[in-house]
Amino acid sequence: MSEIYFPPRELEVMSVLWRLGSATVAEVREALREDLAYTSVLSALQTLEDKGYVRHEAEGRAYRYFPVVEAERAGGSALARIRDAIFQGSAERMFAQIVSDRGLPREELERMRRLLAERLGEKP
Amino acid sequence: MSEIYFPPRELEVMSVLWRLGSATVAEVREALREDLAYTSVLSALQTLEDKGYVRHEAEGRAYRYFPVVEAERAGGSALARIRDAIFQGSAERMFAQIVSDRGLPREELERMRRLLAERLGEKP
DNA sequence: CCTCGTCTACGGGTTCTTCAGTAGAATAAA
DNA sequence: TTTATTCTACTGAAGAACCCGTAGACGAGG
Repeated sequence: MSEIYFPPRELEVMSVLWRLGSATVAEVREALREDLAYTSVLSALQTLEDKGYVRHEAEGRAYRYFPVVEAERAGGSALARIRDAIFQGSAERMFAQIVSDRGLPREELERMRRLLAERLGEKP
Repeated sequence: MSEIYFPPRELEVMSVLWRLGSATVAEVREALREDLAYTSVLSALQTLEDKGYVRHEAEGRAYRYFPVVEAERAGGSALARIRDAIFQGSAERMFAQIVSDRGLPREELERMRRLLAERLGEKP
């Protein structure tokens, strides 16, 4: 139930962790577009750890950081917030906005259709 | 191209403006769940105006505030950010998360299907 | 010894959020 | 009319969160 929210920089750091599965400070730093000081990245990770969104284990002299919340859960929370605040609760409007993207490959659209068909075909 | 981003409280205020079309400070304050001091709401609106997201017109002694950015545009920006950061660029994964909501009415799912069919049926 | 990479400790600057205090103008009351 | 109340906006300011970094300690490896 607890709301999950990440300010911009922390979201970028989480994104790296979700993508890589886990990472050291140096690895996160490497993966970020902007190059920040080592300690800046470390600070973000420590803040995230305070909030309970990541944890770390010692690995040699360094720490390896792991995401504690799953991307799907964070995504669900973020999407619900957007749906309610921006699309006034309409998942349909939100969906319309997503598929309006011209760059969306046809294949992906078709997988969405399949997914939707399965979802609609569930037990009555 | 410019990135649109709203911190939590400002997003709530924008949400009210999108829902009502326009509103005075008192109306926004009324619409918010938490009850904040009048000046707190005013401050948020002034900040949003500084950023260029809302404008105001005089209406009697009060100001009436209007959103300058459309909900769809703000939504597109927010969704792209979530898609890239949380779902690693996959609109499909994001969509899967959306339709996993058990509370989604069947009718809405079917309208999504229709929408998708139209989108897929576009001439090549 | 010196360097490199790491963590800790700490601080400064900006943004976000909230509100008290103040003042002006319209309205109501005396 | 004069006074009081009410509604409005503006200002300043405080505290928290966010963002970024310097300085220092510490150990491993050259």
